[in-house]
Amino acid sequence: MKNIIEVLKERGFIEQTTHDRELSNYLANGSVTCYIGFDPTASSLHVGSLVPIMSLAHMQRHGHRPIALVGGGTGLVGDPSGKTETRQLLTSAQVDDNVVGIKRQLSRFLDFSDGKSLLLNNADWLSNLKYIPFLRDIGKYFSVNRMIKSESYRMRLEAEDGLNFIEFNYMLLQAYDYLELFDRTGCRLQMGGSDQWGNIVAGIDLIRRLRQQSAFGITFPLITTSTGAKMGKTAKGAVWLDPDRTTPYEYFQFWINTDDADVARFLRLFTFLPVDEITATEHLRDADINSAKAVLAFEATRLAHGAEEAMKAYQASAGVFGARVIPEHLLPSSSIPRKDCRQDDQSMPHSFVSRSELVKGIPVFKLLFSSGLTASGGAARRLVEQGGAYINGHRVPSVDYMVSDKDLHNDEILLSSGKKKFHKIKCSDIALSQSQDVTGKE
RNA sequence: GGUGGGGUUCCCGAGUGGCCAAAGGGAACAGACUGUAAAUCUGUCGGCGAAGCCUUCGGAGGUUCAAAUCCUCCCCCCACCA
Repeated sequence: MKNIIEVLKERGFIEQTTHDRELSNYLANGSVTCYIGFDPTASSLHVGSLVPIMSLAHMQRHGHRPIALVGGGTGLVGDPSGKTETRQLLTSAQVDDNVVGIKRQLSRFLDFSDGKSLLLNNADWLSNLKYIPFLRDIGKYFSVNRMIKSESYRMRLEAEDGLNFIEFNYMLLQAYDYLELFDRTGCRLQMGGSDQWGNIVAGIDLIRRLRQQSAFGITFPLITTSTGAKMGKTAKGAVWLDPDRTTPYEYFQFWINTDDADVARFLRLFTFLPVDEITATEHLRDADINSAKAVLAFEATRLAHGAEEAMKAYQASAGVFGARVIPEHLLPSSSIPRKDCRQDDQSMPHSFVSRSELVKGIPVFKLLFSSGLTASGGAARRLVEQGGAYINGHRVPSVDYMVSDKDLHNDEILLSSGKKKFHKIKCSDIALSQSQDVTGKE
């Protein structure tokens, strides 16, 4: 089997490693244990965490044992690395809730059965730490002179907000985590975002000093889009892995809207498709590249939400944007449907309106607002005035337009804002209040 | 603890009594062009069934015909000093 380091390299996961040669040898000689820390700042991970998650999954696929370390202890402190502002401190109850959600999501990517990968919580050892012994045993190895010169702290030291002591301490805690995992599990490889370099190296040093053993580190590049924006943010904020926060349909849409220039890179990072198949898509131009985007979206959605949801999202998208035949030779390892491009709208955002209400007529701008397509009635008015509102594909002529049962097609009305955002109004004979009927939206 | 500087609409940031729902930029949304791409150009960008009215400038009071702007108290941040 190929050395995992080569795999990660060719897929674009590696920014920097400690002692390349030794690391490569270490990984070539049997199964190793490696870890990445995840911040429990929310009950869900988002696409920004996908690079670490995928790297752990690759590790596991290559016979190594990944540890996802949830920072139940450090989450109470807050990592200042690479941040310009102090993070809000969480309560331990919040952290505990978040840990549960995170584990559920990681389980989609990692096999936790039979100890094939581990999910640990550093609260297990950090919350019982005694301050004085910690200072004596660990603190003495840290040079403040060195710490304040490090990149990870410099930004904050220069920033207006400054750095408080609890944050300054963070590096020691993370180094201690690494030491603890080394002792408990024999873990000798820590990976993380490029902002983690300082923390990782601190842990490696600590292990060397206290255990006279070498340990390794790998950092990932910060993934930005070709336009330079941080990847994974949309107007609504982060793109979440939790289907209740970002529906599979929205998730699929997020991926299919990838910039041309990013498609191959993202396929390497965010799918398990073979690299040579991905390389073969790089010559695609113009509309042809959209097939590759569809595969990217399908595969990414499948990983995060399962094959069934991916299929529904794909079919719903095909329904409104038009079906596209994905050529057999394009990324053949993908399980995306090729010929049978059935269209189905099950996962499209939709809501119900009672027939009687519809017969009376509902002003468009109200419907646009209640469906969630616009943020307010005023925004809906502007949208209509600017010609951006459509009913069943036809531009809405005026703000006063009354939507009624005449607009029904097969008991449905397709509303859209612009050419990309859709919402289906379904007719129900049971009277439902407008406020409780909006589904598929936050 | 002392002194000084700050907290403005999603973000940055102007505004120091009426012309302020608040400049400028970014983000975002829509239109045109397209390929569900990028770039570009144009318009929009607090709420309200749109008339006028209501809410917003860290919080609470006050002065005034009128307050983001002046006064009082409080909260938070920063810098220097201790």
